[in-house]
Amino acid sequence: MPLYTCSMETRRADGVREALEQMIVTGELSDGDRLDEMSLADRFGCSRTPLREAFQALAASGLVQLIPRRGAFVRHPSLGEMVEMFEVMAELEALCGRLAARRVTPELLAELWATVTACEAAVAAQDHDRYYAENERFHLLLYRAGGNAFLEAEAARLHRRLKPFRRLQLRVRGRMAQSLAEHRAVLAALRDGDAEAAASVLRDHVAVQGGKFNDLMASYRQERLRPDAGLALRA
Amino acid sequence: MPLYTCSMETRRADGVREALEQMIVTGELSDGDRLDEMSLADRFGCSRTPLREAFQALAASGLVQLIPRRGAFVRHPSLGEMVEMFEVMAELEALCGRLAARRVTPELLAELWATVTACEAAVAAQDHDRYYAENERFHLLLYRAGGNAFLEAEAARLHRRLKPFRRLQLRVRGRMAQSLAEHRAVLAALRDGDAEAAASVLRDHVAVQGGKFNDLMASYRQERLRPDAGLALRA
DNA sequence: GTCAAGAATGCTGTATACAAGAACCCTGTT
DNA sequence: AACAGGGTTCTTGTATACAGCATTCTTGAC
Repeated sequence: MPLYTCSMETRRADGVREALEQMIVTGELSDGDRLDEMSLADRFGCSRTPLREAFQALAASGLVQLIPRRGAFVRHPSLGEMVEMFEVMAELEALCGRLAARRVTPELLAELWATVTACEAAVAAQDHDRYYAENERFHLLLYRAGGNAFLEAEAARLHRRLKPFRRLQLRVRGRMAQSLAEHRAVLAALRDGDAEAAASVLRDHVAVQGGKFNDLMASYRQERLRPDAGLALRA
Repeated sequence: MPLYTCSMETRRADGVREALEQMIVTGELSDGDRLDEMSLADRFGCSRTPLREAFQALAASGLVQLIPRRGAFVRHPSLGEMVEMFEVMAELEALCGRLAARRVTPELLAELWATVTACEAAVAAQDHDRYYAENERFHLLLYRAGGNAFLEAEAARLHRRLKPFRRLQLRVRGRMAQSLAEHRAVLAALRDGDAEAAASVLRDHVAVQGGKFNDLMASYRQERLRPDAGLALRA
């Protein structure tokens, strides 16, 4: 039990931050929208102080841009920026895989296999939501398997930021099955201690290349056009 | 000319953040130190509001830990965390190199060569400070050469965070010359468009392995023991 | 003498008040 | 009619006031 009993949700600012993050990620707030402190304070039933705190946190994650004396503006990544982020994500995951091939514990490897089993069931049932959840679990476990806590945190941070754009990719026909096969290939490489194979498979698994670019583009457009698209994301 | 005339240093909170960052990075503030809002407000001649803003920004960069209802605490990376950060930095730089081998512009390549020339002069004069400055320039240019703005920002962010620990490494005898040779090897690979060579050299250039681990350990200890060590860092 | 419970103090989180800069509008001029 | 200049209004940045939780000190009991 940690020393500091993390009293959750006693800070209003954290709740505001999370709410705004959802509103941005789901597209309820569009790119370039100005976040008005007073009207949002009214909406959330609090003063400007928690809002300003939330703005700063969001600015740190890159979701809003803070311009001095001008205000906070929603900052959606462009298609090009998203491709850039996936390029970095691919490399971070590849590094996780390379390290995990040497460092993964039997317990984590078992947990990773469990997600693959769960994914199989989801594919059989064509249950996108369940596949999505287990897919995320696989990746977060993989970050941990690298045995580098800093890398784990950075990878999880970027993963979280790319979340809304990964989801719709999975809806593409056959993508789930292919994704699952790649997960299996990663775990086989980890089992064999083949660092380079794990890295290579993961890089290609995450990278936006070939047909996946078009998938991403479609996902991007849909996210932008459907303000309510994110409601299912909370699962 | 950008639309928003970035009026610099009009926000007191930014100045406070920078000052605190210096105090933490230079070791004036030790690990675990609690940052008292009121006494620091007195010291900086402002109210608690800008300080709290600065605390949040520092927490976002990982320099302080914010515990709800408890306060802000200085958070120095442990030796192990530093090794972890260098592990990630090595991979990010390797990625920059791999991408730059295909994307670098002639102009940037020329600028990169210029830093090598400047480094040569610094090595000949045994001028650590100048070598340090040009070395940093080389790496920042390399991040840009990758042609991925997101990667550039992330790499620069991590580079900045590792700054205080990189400096003393260079004081090790012979390290400057070896570092310079590695820079040359990187640029040769970029010139030849050899992505894998560039990535490989950069990974080894940055990674903490073999004797460099001991250098880092020494650097770590010295940073911690000498509160005034960072005065020369501002150059 | 030690430990526990309660009160008192101090600090954080939030609300509000105030000052200064930015945006907007209106008017006057060319 | 278009543009420049000034003034007004609105918003941000900062200071201060207030409420609630955490720590600590004190006091009493075992």
